[in-house]
Amino acid sequence: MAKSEVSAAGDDASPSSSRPWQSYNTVYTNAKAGMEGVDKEKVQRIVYEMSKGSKYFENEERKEGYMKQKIENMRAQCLKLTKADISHYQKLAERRILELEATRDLSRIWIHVDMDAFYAAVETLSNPSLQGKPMAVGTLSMLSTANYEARKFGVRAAMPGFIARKLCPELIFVPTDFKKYNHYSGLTRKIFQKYDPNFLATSLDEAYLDITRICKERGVTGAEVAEELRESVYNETGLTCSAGVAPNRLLAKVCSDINKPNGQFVLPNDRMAIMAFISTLPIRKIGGIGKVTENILKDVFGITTCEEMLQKSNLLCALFSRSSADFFFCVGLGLGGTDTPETKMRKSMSNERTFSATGDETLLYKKLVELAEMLSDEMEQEGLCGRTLTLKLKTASFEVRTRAVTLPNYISSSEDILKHASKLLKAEFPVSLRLMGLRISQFMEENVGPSDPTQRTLSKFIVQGDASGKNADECLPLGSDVSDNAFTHDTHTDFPTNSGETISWDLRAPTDNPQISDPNDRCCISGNYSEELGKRPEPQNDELEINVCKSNEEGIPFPGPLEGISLDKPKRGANCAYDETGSCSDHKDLVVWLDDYKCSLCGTELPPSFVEERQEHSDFHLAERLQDEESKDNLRWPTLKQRSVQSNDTQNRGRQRKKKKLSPTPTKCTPIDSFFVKTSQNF
DNA sequence: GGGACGAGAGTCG
DNA sequence: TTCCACGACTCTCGTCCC
Repeated sequence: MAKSEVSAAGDDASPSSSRPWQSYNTVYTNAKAGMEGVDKEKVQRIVYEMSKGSKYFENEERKEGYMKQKIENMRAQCLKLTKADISHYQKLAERRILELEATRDLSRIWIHVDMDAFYAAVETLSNPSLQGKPMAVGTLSMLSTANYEARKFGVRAAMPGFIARKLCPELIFVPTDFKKYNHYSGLTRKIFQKYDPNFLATSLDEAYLDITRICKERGVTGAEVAEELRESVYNETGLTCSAGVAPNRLLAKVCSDINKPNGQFVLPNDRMAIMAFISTLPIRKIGGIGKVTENILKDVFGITTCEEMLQKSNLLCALFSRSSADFFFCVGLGLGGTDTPETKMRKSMSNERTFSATGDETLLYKKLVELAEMLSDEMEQEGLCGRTLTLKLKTASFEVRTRAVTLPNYISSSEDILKHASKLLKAEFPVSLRLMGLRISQFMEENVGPSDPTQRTLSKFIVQGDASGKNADECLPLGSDVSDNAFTHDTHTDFPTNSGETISWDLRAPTDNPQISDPNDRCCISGNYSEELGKRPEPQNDELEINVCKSNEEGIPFPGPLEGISLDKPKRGANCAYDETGSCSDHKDLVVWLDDYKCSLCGTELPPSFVEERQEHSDFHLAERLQDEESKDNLRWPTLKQRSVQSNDTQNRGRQRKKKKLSPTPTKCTPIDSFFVKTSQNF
């Protein structure tokens, strides 16, 4: 890495600097709609002065230091790369970029609609006297949003109110009223539905619509649809919104921000236009690239625009996990999600409360009781039972800790939650806390909502055939890193997924909300792409390298031999499953209930009255059996990686799913769920 | 060696 | 006067156990 490319984020961070605030890396100076004319230095100085010396500030400095260390580590790794390394990574990167380019789909027209300063606008509607005055929704602790008058002063969402007031002494504070916001959100959604019945609402004030069909049917352009839609929203609600029209959701999201407020921007379905658009687009505009990732890319690689992702592809290849590198390449190519993802299902439920820091154990237990009751109430409202309970703590010094326990049984009552949460909390004493939270996850699948189309059914379980969560890797070619299951459908960047054939370099859609691998650890050359480079033999030919797997109509890859077989959940009482030849294996006696109570296979106890649960349990073992049979018969398409190790029986066996000792329900398969849920993310 | 789990971090609205 | 939220999701790594 040339020195000139390293901008050294903290080089001017000397405490002795005459402008110490310049080194205070706050998000509040980041570009946001309506803040173009803001005096960034003034904002930075005020935020710094309001913050310095506080516990929060100290914690931010700690985090900053950690980030700088990561950056230094990555720079060191860059310097270690030899010419040969770089050349090899260059080849890998070029090949991967070509593969990704081949997935480009310019046939769809997506629109991202974003309400302008939604909460603030709703409040102004109900109180017109706020019109034209700087106003923010939230409290002195934290703002939810600010209107455009307030943004001129540097006031913005997620800013503490006391700082906002310093920036704008006339600022009017309005408390949040979600009932109102939900009402208006409902009105907008009725309009969205007319244009795309399957539109994707990502929050109260944002949605993605696939307007391909409506454009074709009515013979109109995306721009015309956007105009009409925005007008409808205004007529129906009195609120303005902005829109972005583009061939995929990633770009549509970026576009909707360009002419905010009350404007729109259209990016044509043309590769040249996209590449021109991307060429100067700052990386921070991309959903999924936050402060940390931006700093790493800028300070280690000198990357500030999306186009530079491609120019530095070899280094990205060398230093990041495959999923992260793919994400960056997709950004550089302007690729995003074009399919309509399935509705996502809830994976966790949590609540947390901030309070004045205290070490009083009685008080903290009292807070815990409140949290447990709140959580239990919400779970009962949604009919959920979960078995992983996580206690979140924020200490007086803003250090965040989480402590989790996975239980053998599902719980939902406040008593159960409190019982286990108390144990977790007790282990932390003595401690002074300013926040406590409880999260429950690993829901009993039936409770998540059978009507939810995204619910992972047994059929999918069978199709995937692996509860390990590494299922997608089964189709990966040589060198695929099984630990690298990050390449999933991300919420914000939404990489393309193919509906028919999928290049199986990584079958999963790249993440929309890519969590960039920890550079501190991931920068080692032995990882991921590096692994391909260093350990695996060069592919014999391209056919091996681009192993094409089939995928179902949802774009979910499945192994060939099961193609065409009905994969619906087996009928209750008909414990029958197909083998690869389509014949039916009788599994009806798979589970025997010892003493009419205990599962003969795993010891799980279910009384006779639990008919549904017993059936599900039986299904679970059935699936497990099928999986075993499938593995034995090599039903699954051998992946390149597998091909390369097929002779190694030990390794092959290692890929078979281990039997669970504890299987409270037949659906303990979170990692797979994770995959399906991820592929159904909205963006 | 691999899977399950715990912990921490990053991101978004 | 008031002094940095909340909820949800994802990814990665380390550790333990089989």
